[in-house]
Amino acid sequence: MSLFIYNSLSRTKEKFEPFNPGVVSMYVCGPTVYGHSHLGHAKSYVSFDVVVRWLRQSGYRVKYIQNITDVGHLTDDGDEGEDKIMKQASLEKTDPMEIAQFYTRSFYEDMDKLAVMRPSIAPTATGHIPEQIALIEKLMATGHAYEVEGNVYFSVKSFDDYGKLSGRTDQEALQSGIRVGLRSEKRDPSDFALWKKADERHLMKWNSPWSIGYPGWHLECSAMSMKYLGETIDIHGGGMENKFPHHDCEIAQSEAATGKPYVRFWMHNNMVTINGVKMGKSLKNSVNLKDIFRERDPLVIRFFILQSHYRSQLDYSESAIKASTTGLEKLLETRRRLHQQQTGSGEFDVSPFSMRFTEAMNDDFNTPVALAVLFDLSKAINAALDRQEGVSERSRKEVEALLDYAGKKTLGIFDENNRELNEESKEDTKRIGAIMDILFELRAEAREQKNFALSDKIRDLLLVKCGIEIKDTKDGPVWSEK
RNA sequence: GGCGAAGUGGCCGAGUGGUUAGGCAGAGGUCUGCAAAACCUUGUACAGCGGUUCGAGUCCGCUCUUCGCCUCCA
Repeated sequence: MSLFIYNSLSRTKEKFEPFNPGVVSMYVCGPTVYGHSHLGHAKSYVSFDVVVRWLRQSGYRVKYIQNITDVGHLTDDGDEGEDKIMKQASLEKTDPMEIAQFYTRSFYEDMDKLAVMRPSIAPTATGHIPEQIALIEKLMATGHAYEVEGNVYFSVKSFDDYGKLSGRTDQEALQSGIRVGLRSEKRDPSDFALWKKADERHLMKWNSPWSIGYPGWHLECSAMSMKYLGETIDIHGGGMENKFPHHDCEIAQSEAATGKPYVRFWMHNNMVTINGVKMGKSLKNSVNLKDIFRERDPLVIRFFILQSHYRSQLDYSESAIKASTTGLEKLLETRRRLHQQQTGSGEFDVSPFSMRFTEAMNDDFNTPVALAVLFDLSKAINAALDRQEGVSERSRKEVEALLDYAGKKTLGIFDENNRELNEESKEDTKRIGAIMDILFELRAEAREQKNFALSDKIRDLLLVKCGIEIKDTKDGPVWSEK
């Protein structure tokens, strides 16, 4: 069974095979670190995390690069905009590098909670100024770039395929009537900056052959992608809103420089919306992850994200999150039950489920269908456990292996890394277990004497005061932490 | 205006020609002292209008509506 990936460039699903057998080179646009991450970041990086995980499960070695943009790109492509990181630095009365460091750490904190695996390499833009300058020099030498008073621009006319990703190929039509005459310095209004001269008050700046300045905002991805993955890479991922101009510019400058295809598969994930409207910082409707995590289990958020396809918009609402909480709990409950219940003699065939799961994942990472398979499995296994003959030890092991493979390793929704027990809490768990045994005994006595008021009181108080839930099953009482 | 995506049952959300997606919520039932969990039963949805076809959420056309990009943005 082969993997098919939707390629934004061809707008079709294509059979995926890496350029170099066995090894996948993958680059995903990382965050600009000038604020805490929001739900949109979560959707993006969870989606690509599953892509990486699935490629690895499929036997590929994946070299996964995800950059950190720590140069504040302008809020405007002209000269009028402000540097976002610098702006935040002055707001917080500190310097840009501290801002970048602070929010980089914040980003990883949140991603760790979401069970997003760290990239193989996380290069920063500021750490790759020489590479970016070298790329500009190459473009200058080949006549694709030109300098005007310390600024360097890419000449869009010099690259025939400009706009092929977004479908914006007719530059004349695009530019007619739009901000004409705003800048006379560029030869063509569509030309974009590769290097900008810094003014006095600009804090992040570097020496270059053209001026003391800073790189243009499309440049870092090309430079770092080529440095770590080579001139042609297998997969480049990013948000849909970056198709134009960011990715089209990346293609132009990279392919103009190397004469080779830059990316074989372009993958774009869709937006998170709130009441049908895009979530964005500038729109003041963004949902901060740290805020959500105070109320919700991060893995519920991960599950919620994976319940829709990465290329679909995801609409956020309290009720949707609640539904996901209950849904994920159902799967976890099945897993617990399977683990706790005594073994029987019944045989259970997992192969149809594992085949359907693989099929779903191979179909452009269709996680909603993959999850539906897990729900079907959950139902089937619960039904089997309800039966007199139960489930045999061998079958139990097989189901557990599939749940581990699908739910934990691939989708990451059972990933309890963020609550990994240390030695101290292991001791605690042991002690709680002993206490629970005593309470079970007392409760059993009460129930035998039909003193249900007492047995219910034990159950209710444990839930309310300790967050421990008791369930009376046919195999006796079980407890779990809520 | 240009480029692109989308409209599915109460809500979320899959599905590129023919068989039940799935989750949540709701209703009825089984089990249980009760509760919880679980299981069983239950919903004839596909924006509208035409067309293609033996057969269409699924293909084509038109209409309506929504959303994204065209400034930074996951």
